[in-house]
Amino acid sequence: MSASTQEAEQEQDWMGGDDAAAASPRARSSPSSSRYKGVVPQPNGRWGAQIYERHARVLLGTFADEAAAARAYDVAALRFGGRGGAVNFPGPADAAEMAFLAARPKAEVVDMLRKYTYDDELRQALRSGGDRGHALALVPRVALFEKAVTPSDVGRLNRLVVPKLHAEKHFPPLDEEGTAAAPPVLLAFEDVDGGGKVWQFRY
DNA sequence: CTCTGTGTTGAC
DNA sequence: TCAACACAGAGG
Repeated sequence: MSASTQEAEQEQDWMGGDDAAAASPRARSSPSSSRYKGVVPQPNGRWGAQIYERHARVLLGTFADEAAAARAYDVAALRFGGRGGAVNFPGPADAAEMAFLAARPKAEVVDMLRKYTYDDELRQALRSGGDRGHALALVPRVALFEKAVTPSDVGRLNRLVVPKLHAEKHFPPLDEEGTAAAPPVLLAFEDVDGGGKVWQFRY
């Protein structure tokens, strides 16, 4: 496996060169509301994404980045077709992505959003499906190191041991008490041997 | 213990 | 349909 990182606040410009896509802005400061549709502020300063389906609210997860939450809503809106297909980041609909979405259950799409694996899954599907995924803007990543999985890594505890050498080289240091890591980091481990499946870990 | 996700209410 | 707000209780 090989590891790469992005900041935990990573989900923002996760697909499609959306530079051109402009949001519909409202106010830039109020903590009590979001300028994006389907985005609601969380008590801790993060942002929740939600969409409604026939009177029922569906939580799409929480995000550190407001725009990431807005994008999550957009994905759900595309899959749910839910009336008023209004979206936060309008633009030419990607046919490949639409097919990807249509091919799976709403619940699965929601699950991917909540686990922050949507872009990884989409990228995988496009790469294997046809080799025209090149034009797609990939989330920038930095290769850090590789590690073969050990029995303890696949055991019941949901954690993977990172060799001390690599951990000290790439990860934020801990304070004296051994606690606290200032910025949370998401590690994306890509299975090099297998189909390129991506496993995410929090550090 | 943290913080999501739900309950709930009231606008649009 | 939607979001603002409060906070039970799910999950790490």
